[in-house]
Amino acid sequence: MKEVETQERIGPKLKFILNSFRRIANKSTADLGITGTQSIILNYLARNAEIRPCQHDLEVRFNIKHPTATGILKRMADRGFVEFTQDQYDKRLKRIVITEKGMAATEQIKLKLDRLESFITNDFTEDELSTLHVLLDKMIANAKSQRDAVEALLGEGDGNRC
Amino acid sequence: MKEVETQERIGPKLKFILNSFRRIANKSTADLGITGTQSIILNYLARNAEIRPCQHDLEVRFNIKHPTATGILKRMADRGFVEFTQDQYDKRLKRIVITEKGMAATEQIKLKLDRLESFITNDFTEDELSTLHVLLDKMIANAKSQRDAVEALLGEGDGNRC
DNA sequence: TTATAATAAGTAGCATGTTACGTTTTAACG
DNA sequence: CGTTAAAACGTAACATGCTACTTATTATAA
Repeated sequence: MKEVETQERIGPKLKFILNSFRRIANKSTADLGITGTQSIILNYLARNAEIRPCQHDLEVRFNIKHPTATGILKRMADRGFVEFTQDQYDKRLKRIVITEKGMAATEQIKLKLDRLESFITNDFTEDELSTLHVLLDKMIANAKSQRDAVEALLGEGDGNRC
Repeated sequence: MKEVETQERIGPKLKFILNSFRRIANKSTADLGITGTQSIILNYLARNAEIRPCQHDLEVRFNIKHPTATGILKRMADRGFVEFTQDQYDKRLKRIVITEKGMAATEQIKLKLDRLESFITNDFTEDELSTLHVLLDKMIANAKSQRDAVEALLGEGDGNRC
């Protein structure tokens, strides 16, 4: 009899929040000629240059499939933020190198990402914030452990395993 | 010196979780010929038919912009789950009506959404689950209140207001 | 009442996510 | 060693999200 059903679920709630986050992230970084997602990836690349990240590293880190990574990196390269080099020993690997322009943007990007961080949680106490991180980490762990165990859920089982 | 920086932020964590959720939702509902997003919307429409929802209701409910809603509803209509009628008194409104086929799918969809609900949180205690909902609701409230107050964040302020 | 505002929705063009399929290279095994 | 399997990446086609611009209708105000 109530009309609060859909919004009570976790999935739609996460989507609701992320829609706002995506919009404000894109607006926040637009003056650098970069998107929110690209900013997050560039920030990762800048802070992990010493491991010489390849595309596959990003796929694992950000839980995206490889065509998604290909597309994002291609657009970042088109805009001059990164370049690609083939690995010397494993020719399958596409090493990703930040350009001068990319490096120049990283300081601003880090500031903007910090500010975005508090956008959705500005009225959270320290306790709430750390609790949130704990719960998000638990969900991330579940997502990781079940990345390849999807079929079990799709079956007709009662769902009380895993 | 550590390489854990990016993953420590809330935004990327939410994205990580939602990527898994999106994949499993789409796989779970694929046998009904419908996507995860469309399932969520159809479930809302089925449970709120008495208010005769129009497109704008969905935009507010799910925090999406109107071209997004137009596209999703168009694809749902193409697949025969919904139909559109023009409102008698306000010709701008596109009322959304579930078809027979759409109604027939809603019971299965509700079961699948329930099962998805516990996919990411299957090892959560009751306390953790209710805490999670409280924190998500706080973030949703922030997202709502700042939907139109984006500019303040984009400025050069120190960020300790709002 | 007429001019102006706001509201609801459509289209174009793009970013980011997916699956499915193909190619190349490396790893593993008989 | 040669065959087969796995890994890394590319493209195509699609779904879902966006901004910017446009149209049609309703509401507001002079």
